[in-house]
Amino acid sequence: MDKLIIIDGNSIANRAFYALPLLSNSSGLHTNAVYGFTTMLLKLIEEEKPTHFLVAFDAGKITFRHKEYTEYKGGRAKTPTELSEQFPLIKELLTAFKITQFELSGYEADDIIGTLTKVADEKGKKVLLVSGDKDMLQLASDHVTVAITRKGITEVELYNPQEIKDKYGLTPAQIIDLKGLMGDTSDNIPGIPGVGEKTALKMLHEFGSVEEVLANTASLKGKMKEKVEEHAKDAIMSKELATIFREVPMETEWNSYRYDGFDGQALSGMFRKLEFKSLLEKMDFGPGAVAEDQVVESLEAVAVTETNVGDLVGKLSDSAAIHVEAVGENPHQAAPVGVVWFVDDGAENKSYYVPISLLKSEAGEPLRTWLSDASKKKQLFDLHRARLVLAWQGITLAGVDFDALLASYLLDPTESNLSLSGLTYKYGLPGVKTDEEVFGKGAKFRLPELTALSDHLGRKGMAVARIVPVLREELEKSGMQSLFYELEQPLAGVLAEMELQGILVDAEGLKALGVELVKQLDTIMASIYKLAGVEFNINSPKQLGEILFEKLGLPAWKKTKTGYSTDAEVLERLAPYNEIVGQILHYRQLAKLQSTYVEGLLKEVRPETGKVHTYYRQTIAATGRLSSQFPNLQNIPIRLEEGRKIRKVFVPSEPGWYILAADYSQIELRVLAHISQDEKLKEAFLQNMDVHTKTAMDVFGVEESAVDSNLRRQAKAVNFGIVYGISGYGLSQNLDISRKDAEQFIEQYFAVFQGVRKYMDDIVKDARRDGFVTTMLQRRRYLPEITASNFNLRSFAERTAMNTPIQGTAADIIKLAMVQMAERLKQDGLKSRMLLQVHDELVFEVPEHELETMRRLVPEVMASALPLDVPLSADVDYGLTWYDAK
DNA sequence: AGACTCACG
DNA sequence: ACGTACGTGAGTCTG
Repeated sequence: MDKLIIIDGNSIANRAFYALPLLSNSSGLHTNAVYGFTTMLLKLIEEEKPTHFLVAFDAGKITFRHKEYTEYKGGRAKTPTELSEQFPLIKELLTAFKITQFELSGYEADDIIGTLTKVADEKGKKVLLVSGDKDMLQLASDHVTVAITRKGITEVELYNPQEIKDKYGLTPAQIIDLKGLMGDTSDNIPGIPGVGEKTALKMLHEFGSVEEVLANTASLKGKMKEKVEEHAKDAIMSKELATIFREVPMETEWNSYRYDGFDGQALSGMFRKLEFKSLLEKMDFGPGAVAEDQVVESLEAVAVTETNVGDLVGKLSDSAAIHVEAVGENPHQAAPVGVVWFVDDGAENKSYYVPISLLKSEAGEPLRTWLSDASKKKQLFDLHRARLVLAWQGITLAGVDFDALLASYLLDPTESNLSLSGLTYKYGLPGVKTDEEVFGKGAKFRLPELTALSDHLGRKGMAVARIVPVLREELEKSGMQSLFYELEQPLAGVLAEMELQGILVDAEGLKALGVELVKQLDTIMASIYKLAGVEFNINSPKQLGEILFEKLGLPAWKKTKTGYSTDAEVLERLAPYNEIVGQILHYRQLAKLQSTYVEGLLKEVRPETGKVHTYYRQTIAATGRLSSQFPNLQNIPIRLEEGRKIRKVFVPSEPGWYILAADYSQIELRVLAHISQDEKLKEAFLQNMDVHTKTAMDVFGVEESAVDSNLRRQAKAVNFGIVYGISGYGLSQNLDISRKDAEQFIEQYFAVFQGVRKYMDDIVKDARRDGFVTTMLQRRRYLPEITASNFNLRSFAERTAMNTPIQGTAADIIKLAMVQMAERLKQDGLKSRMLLQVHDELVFEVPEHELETMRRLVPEVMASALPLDVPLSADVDYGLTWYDAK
């Protein structure tokens, strides 16, 4: 039995576009509508098994309906470019699916569909019509079922004449009368003002059609009678507009719409281009499809044993791609699996997997020597991690000439899938299975048997060898060679050294702090329960919300997705109403200290050494900053005294040594002054003034003596806002003032700092033109959403365009300082060690006799890391703990 | 797994 | 009119 599926192309594309988040592939191409369309097609093909298929599109803007009514579809918002750019992709997709598509100038998709369903009715063929538009219900018949999308896209509601009768009490033909009476705002069809669905249905149940309603206005009453009579013409016209034209001159030969399956090769190619990874994985494209599309390279994966280790040793040369595998997120604790060497000797691809036990045994000695020989050039993926994993096994890794991870990060620091599997895929290279595919995840994680393991790891080694030349070239094209070779790659080594050194924690002191906190928490908890009159989980925002806003009846003014907001901003406003609120704030503060900074930190202390070894991640932050994990040592409390005490437990690892810390003063505003070349801002720094005071004087037009702490605070917030990519709303929130006042501040700021204004304008323009912004050292960040039609997305991209060059350049500078500092320590034979970086601060441990040297050297290196048109300056201090080095 | 909250620059 | 400040990581609760 034949079955024809007809899709209302524009309608479904629209539905998909608005139902799904704005997905895009790595080159910034938006794909959500295509994706939605694809899933719908796949579902229909699988569930309905059509023998015939057609997708109809609207063509051009003017149809015969406009001749009758020039305002037809007037006032409709322009299709966003994010959607319109997807139509060619959808058409390409349909070609790959081998589904007939049709559009005809002067007609809408509706009319094409109406014509073909008429043919189906005449021939008695079954049709499933899919649309998001209820107008289509007029086409329902014994042969034609109409599927209207519900929420989302793959869920539909089916209508045949009986169901339309049940739901509306109308025949399909009367759907047109319904629209004639009530109109349709989306198509700008007027109908009769004041008549909505309810009234229209009532009238139709009584009179049957628009014409009959108009002929019987006598039986209507009052205002309604007037309106109907007055707009009789509109109703007739609206009915005509809503009537689908069923005589489009088009192919009506049934079998020209035959559907006999997709072109697997074309479709898999399409999915790859669009990066529909989940679909690629789960779909069967038929024999040959993937093989044609994806490069496959043969590989002889050797699992090395004591017997054949000589083969590998014989092949070691001055350069090789290697891969170091270890299990576990934290490289300081990961369980090493082994090391792979990939050898491409022209004739064949061979990989050698050396299990860690073999590598550490006597037989592994020549391999270890090769790894630690700086003259042997290694290419690998994730130098930093590899170096740490091997270091904890007592094996040194030196002579790295290319880290594919670091390079891929620089090429696109927002890439979310920085894995060998994802990257080979992205660059169209021979594939690597994902670790999850091979190892499983969660409780099911386990290493496969030796052959599969050595093949998987061998392919990683091969992938490194293949991707390195591609990445080298890309780096060159983007002008990021020196950033890569002279800064980021050397920094990876510096970071590994810092982390391996670790920082000593006074665990006993920390425990004592914890005991004190628990005591206080107990007291506050009891007090909170008493004030609430009931015991509950204070840590649960849900329970807390119920207590505050329902039981105690405090005013709730801010909501989250799931209920009442109980964050600090809300609680601070509620504090005057009830004593309990202040107690809860205090509880939260201490509970945070206890769980994150006492218990959390203690869990990370290595019992053997008493130290914590954080893991700085170099490929996470989109701006080029570092991030810190296991534990995060970049967010140790400082703002409030109670929390700041945590810093007392970070101490030197050798007796008689000191902790020395140096932080840049206003580095971001200095960078802004340099990049923008704003005269006023430069002047502030050249004269070594307090920049917030200076801003207050200029923005508020007062003398220095008139700048009190409040004015300075406001000016400081303005400066922060400027760095973040200013918006009136954001500043108003921060300062708790009206948006109007905030906008006034910004206006005044820009009137004074005109160079800054010009920078902000220019950088947004540059980002629109280039699609990316850069830091002083040519670090890039792509901003595809800078051209979005969605206000929020676009605004976010604009603020990012303003902020990233500033935050990113500051990151460049401190990274330079770190590399230079590490070099100086070595060169000058100093014993002092660099331990931590906190974005604008470096922390060292220093023997007493080097204190004076370091107090001079560290700020000097930091200040001169990258010469700007304003001076950079770093403040330095030292003490027996991190707390005291303030 | 995601939401919420909060610590830092 | 739209509704957010920029960049992170960790602990806890909840469905």
